[in-house]
Amino acid sequence: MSFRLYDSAQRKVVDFQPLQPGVVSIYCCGPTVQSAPHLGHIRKEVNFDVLRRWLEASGHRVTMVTNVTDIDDKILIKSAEAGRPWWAHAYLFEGAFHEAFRALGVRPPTYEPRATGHVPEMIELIGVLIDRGHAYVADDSSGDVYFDVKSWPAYGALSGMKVDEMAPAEDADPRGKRDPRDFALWKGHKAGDPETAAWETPWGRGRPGWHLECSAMAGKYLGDAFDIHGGGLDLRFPHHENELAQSRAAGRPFATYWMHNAWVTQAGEKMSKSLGNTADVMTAVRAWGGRAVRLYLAGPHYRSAIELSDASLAEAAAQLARIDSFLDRARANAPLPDGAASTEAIPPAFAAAMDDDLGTSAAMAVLFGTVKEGNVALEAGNTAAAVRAHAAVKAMLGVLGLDPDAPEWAQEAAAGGDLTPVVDGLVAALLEQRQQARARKDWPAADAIRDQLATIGLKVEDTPNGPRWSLEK
RNA sequence: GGUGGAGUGGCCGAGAGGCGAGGCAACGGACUGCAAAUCCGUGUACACGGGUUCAAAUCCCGUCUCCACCUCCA
Repeated sequence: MSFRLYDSAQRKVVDFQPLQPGVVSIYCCGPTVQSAPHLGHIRKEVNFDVLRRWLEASGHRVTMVTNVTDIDDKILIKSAEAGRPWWAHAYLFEGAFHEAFRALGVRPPTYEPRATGHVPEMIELIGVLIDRGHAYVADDSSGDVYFDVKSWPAYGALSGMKVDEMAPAEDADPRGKRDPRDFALWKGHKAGDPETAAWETPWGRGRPGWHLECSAMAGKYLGDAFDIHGGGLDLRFPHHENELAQSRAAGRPFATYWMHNAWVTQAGEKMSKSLGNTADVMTAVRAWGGRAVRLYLAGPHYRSAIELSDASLAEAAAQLARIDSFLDRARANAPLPDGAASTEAIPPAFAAAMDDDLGTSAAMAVLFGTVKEGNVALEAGNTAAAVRAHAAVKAMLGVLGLDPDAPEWAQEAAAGGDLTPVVDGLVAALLEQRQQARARKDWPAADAIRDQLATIGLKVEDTPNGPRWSLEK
């Protein structure tokens, strides 16, 4: 069994063959740090984090590169509006993205290059393109450098777009372009732009074009050829098409496979800044918990649009509660020997689902099936079977990035965990009173104590081993 | 205009020619002092109209509706 993935360029599911057996290199377009992340942004991070985890679980060594675009038009505009330097603005929101990654258990990439730190690599790449006749300095003395789309017949290979059939640009401002479809590799410094937002080049002062950054950084960290290039579906054209064209035109094979995740929608429409229907990541995390939000994002297939609503987040929280409820009882009654939850414990059906283009939805079905088996085993007192299910569930949760005991969730656990012994001590006395009331069949008194604890968010359940309490989510 | 994607039971969400993925909700039952949790059970879903086939949610033709990209966008 080996990994198969949907390659956006070929538009079909194909066998995955890394350039180097057992080693996978992934470049995934990261955020433009102009404002706070919304759930749409973070879905991409979660989807590709699951890809990375699955490749690792199935025996690959993965190098993951995600860039930070810390200089561009939007950042310049937004920072000016906010009255702070562009670089301070970028740094602020880079921090906001990192906070969101952490809150959703997204592991930091192997390398996370910032665009502003790679200007020499960009200048080098532009130089090659000019030498090869695929790029030119604008005729209008703007200092812009453009990629010459007409010089590259393969342009459109990724997206299926044909240059001649594209809708004519609305703005119809050709600037110094030879063809309206030509795109900027480098943007000359304009009057009014901050002086700090300009770098010296052989073509004059200026700043990088967005598309070029990614090609330059992918090349630096992964080499001329690498395995998978990822990003949101909206990046397919023009961003990825442009990356591909300029990289190939420079003589670099670039990515073998292209993977694109679909949207988070609200009322059927793509979540985006321009529609104003964005949902803040940290607000959702505070309301539902990071693991529930991650489950919501990671459960459905990455190529399906997912609809956001309170109901869908509540459902994810309910699913997680079902899993955690099993885990709680398994911990107490079917504890795991060291190392039991390793990748060996992953059920074959789960692996088959994940190998089939990251079939997380089918994989979740296996997960829930195992939870049920575990519950049955627990109820029957079949400890061996319960331990097996426990280990399998933990291993599967690990692949999905949802294992509550994993280091990335330590902080979330600590939010309640630190106080657990204290609360336990306080509740113990009340629970003892309730047990006494129950012993003398004073049901009203027993229920009063349970209701009282419920009002402060503590749920009390009676089990064969006595009462236990938990925090109501 | 060009290029893609989608319409599945109360809801979410897989599947892609033949055994009802899974979850949430609901209802009945078991367990419980009552609950909770858990388990057992309950649903004849695939936008519409044709067609192909022994068999269609899945393939073909047509229709309708929605979404996205072609400009910054995860």
